[in-house]
Amino acid sequence: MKRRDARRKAALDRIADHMLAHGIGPSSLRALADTAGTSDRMLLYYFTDKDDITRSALSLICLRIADALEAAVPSGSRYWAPEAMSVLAQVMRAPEFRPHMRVWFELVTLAMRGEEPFLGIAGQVADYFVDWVAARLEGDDASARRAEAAYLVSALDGLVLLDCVGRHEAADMALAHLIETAQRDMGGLAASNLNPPS
Amino acid sequence: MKRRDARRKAALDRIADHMLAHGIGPSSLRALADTAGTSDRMLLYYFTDKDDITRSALSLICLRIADALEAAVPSGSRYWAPEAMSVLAQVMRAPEFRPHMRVWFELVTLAMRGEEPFLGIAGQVADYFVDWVAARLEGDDASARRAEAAYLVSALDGLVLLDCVGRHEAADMALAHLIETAQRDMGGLAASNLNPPS
DNA sequence: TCCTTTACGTAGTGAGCACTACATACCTCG
DNA sequence: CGAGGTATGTAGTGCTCACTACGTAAAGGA
Repeated sequence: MKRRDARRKAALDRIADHMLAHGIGPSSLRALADTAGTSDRMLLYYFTDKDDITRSALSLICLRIADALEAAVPSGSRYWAPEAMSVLAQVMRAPEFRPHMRVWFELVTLAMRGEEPFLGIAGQVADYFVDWVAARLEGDDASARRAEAAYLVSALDGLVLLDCVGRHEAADMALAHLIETAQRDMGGLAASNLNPPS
Repeated sequence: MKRRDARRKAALDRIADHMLAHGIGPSSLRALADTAGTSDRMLLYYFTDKDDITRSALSLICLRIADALEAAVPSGSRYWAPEAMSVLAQVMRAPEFRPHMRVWFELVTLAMRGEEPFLGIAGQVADYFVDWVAARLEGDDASARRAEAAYLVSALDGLVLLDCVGRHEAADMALAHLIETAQRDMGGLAASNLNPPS
């Protein structure tokens, strides 16, 4: 029971890599087995069925995303909205983060069909991300922070979506406009320390 | 050459319906033929191959989306940003519009893989939509309108994404926050008439 | 009427899919 | 050493997929 678990874990790691590189849908058992260095036969020995594999790989990927975000924006830091938007956009629009965003969007389209487990997972991820952003915003009113976080999350998703279809210029314009608007919204309050466009 | 074209067109209409209802990916030739009232054999007689079918259905769906948007927000009307956001969100978040948004998101995830024709189509759709919104905004500066439009489009996409994963409450909060922010941003200028077009 | 083009049905093809039956190697413990 | 569970290879199963070979009916112009 030990050797099996170890191999299962190792396989899952490679499987997550493969899904990040090629997507959830196009990942057949055979293709996953190849990159994991085993056979489809063995994958179905380590996991109960393909759904188990998908579910497991997806949660591993979610953990990786959470880690990447945590590393980029540790939980201690507090930002006011325009700053947060700038920092998060920089992280999430980075080329090396693109595979994660692609899996996120694919997960969303699978969830839209209403099929489990995708709908459940996608909802949890969205909740997690909103809370995660809210925890990093300034302000005492928790519900106001949550509203602002929901706003930032949806704007970020839309931004990355534009990037994903090759409209980087439009995404740039949208981001600049958003930051500018948010800055003006905060009154003249501390409109100084923002590295990107002033 | 006439009968064939007529049948092709009729089939395409039903095919678009099927794709809106069930998605692009899960639409096999057989399933499409069933809802079109023919056989897969005949679909490949009307069209050159499945890619031709997908491409054709997708452009028909895009036309339908354009029509629906045009009907909801005719080209004569001009809005200032918070108004526009409110109106567009109401249209695009409506349950009857959901199938169209699902196809849009699926198109985006297909485009993310970099495969044609999806990447090209998705880019065109994004461009079209940004221009469409820009043409309906107030203001003389065309490039400022485009920037604002790109911002609104990305925010709208993110909003609908939250809806699609079942987070309607978060989407509501995000929308409310966005409108409030945008209103405050415009100064006190005409912060009164939000519902109707000016 | 005959003949060519167009339209359509039947019945496949080979490939890929998730998944399995079965035999055998291997490793561990008594 | 030998028995019994654990691990793995081989070779399938039945299914769906996009697509096709081939034959024939219908349509339409001469």
